[in-house]
Amino acid sequence: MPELPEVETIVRGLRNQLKGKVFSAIEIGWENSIRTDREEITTILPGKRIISLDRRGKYIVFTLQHEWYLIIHLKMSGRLLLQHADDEVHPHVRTSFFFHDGSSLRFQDMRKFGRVYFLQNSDSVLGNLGPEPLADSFTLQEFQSLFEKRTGRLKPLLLNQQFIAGLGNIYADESCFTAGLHPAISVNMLKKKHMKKLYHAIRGVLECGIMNNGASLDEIYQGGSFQNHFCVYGRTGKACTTCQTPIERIVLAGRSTHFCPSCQGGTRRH
DNA sequence: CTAAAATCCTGGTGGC
DNA sequence: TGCCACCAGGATTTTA
Repeated sequence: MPELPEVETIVRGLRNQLKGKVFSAIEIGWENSIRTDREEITTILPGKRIISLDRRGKYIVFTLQHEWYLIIHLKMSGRLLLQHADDEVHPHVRTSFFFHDGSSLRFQDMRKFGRVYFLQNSDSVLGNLGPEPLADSFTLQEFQSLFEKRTGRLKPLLLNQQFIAGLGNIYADESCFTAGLHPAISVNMLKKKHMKKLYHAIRGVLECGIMNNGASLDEIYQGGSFQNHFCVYGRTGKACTTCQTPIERIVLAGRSTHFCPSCQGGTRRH
């Protein structure tokens, strides 16, 4: 569930607190959460200092000394909690990182989908990601060029992290609504003007998400308020905020997809 | 090639 | 009240 705005909010909250900390140990509670060599992370991570903390797509990237990286993907139910080493440990904690100053970073993940990587070649995890939609360097022209030789329907493409990084089910639906485009439209039917609307929709929706500290749908991620600004996501049967038509729900790429059949008729036939 | 479906997971929910 | 099928979904893998 954490998508770009939620991950960005999490990183902003942790960055200053974690910067400069030096790892002392790691405790692995769920083996599968570690997706790189177990021997390396347990022996090489201790002693490494955190240089910086950043976000790439939905990944949290710790840049460490000597060109090592600790990369975490929260997937659906992951959380990162900064505690004291002797604080009570929640049963869903899958991995604990300890620091020399007595603090501890807990990776809590009920669903066990989350992943931890410790490696030097960060491209092996991040290399195939599409562009960052909010980067200053990400221009409309670049966005439009992404559609070259692309086929298929719009929403599955927006969810494809190799196409563009950071969109998940919520922000993909909201972006389609804001752009006035049907989520099932074939992308080869999109004209430049549609891509332009979509470009501004994606950036606007993500910016709005970050301004609201992300969306809090359940106890997994708290503190955000973007859920109060949803136009279509999770609003099946409710009145469209623009035209009062009931929001419809269909399944695309195995995902719940919400849209207004009246407002999102842009380039019909799908 | 695309695209759909299965996979990994747990907890909450709705039906009976 | 208890049981169970089913749903949620990010990214990868398998199957059609």
